Amino acid sequence: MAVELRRPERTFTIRQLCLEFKCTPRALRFYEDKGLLSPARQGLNRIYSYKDRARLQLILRGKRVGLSLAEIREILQLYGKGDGGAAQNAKALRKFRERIVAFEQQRADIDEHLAELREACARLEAFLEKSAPDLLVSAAEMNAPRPSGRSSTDRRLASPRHA
Amino acid sequence: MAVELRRPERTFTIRQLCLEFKCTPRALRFYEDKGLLSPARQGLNRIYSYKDRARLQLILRGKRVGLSLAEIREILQLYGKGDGGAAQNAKALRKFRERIVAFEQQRADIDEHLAELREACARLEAFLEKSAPDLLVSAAEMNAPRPSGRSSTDRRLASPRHA
DNA sequence: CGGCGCGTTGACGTTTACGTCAGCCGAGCG
DNA sequence: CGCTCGGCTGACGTAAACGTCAACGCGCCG
Repeated sequence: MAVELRRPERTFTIRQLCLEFKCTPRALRFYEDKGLLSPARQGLNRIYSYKDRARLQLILRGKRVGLSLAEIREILQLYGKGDGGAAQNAKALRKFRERIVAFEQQRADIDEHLAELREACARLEAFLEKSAPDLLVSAAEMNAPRPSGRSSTDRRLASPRHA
Repeated sequence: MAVELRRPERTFTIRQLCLEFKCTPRALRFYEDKGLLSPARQGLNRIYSYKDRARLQLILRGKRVGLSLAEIREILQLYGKGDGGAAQNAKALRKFRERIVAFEQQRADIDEHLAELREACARLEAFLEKSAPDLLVSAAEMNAPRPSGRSSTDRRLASPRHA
């Protein structure tokens, strides 16, 4: 019976993953419904493998950066297609590049917004320092170490809406 | 009647703004319903001022980086509170800082994703180059001429939403 | 044996950000 | 005068991403 239950063979219950990734069982089942996950079953219970866990990570990161579940599913499917389908891979490549462009755009938008916010903060700080310095509690404690801020603020691309 | 219809006195119809910003009248009215815009009226018709236009710009940029309309409204209200309310301004400052942190987090997420995508692209490119170079059409045109910047991708970034 | 505790499957509710449609107004025009 | 055009106001519809029940299965524990 010496089943190697070492590292990558580990499996997870739904709750374990939920705890680890701060989400709900409902969400995981939902992702499954939508075809983003397909864990093994043992009877009725879901058994998540290491690969499933990795997929979940991808899903959550995708969500954080604003991908829809449908889009994430596409990506996952494309990843899964490691098979010889060269045309498939070409399509994947195209999609990936699209996403890169979109992400770069997003980053630029965020940088713009950040600049604006910082400026607004500066104004507010200056104002408060004069009018009510007591309210200006934690002025300087927001210094995140900025190793190297690369902001290649690309020009404006449209962000169209589709039907 | 040399009415200075020069620059900042200009006004806009709903359609003009919609054309300029690639959105629909419905959206603008919706934003108004939600308290993000409040253009003047001339009879029934909405008359958007330059300031309204600026607000709209903010709204749309906010959306692009994943803010909800409610969040955008908050920000707009805080901006509007240029009045003396020092406590209000302190609150605004806190909120702004929160957002800065959130945006930085999002940027980091995006950067991570970008790195992953680039790596995946590299692998795909390498693979295709061997297996089917003919399919690898537009490899090097990543920063080729931009005929008309139209990337069919609008995005909303998720915020740490919670119940 | 009764009852947790964990898990499962529906099914319906909710929020956000609009789309869509119907019906009505006033301006202008041939 | 009838018509269209742009705009306005509801009111209803929709898609995404779950939340929230309700009802049930299953192991096991005191």
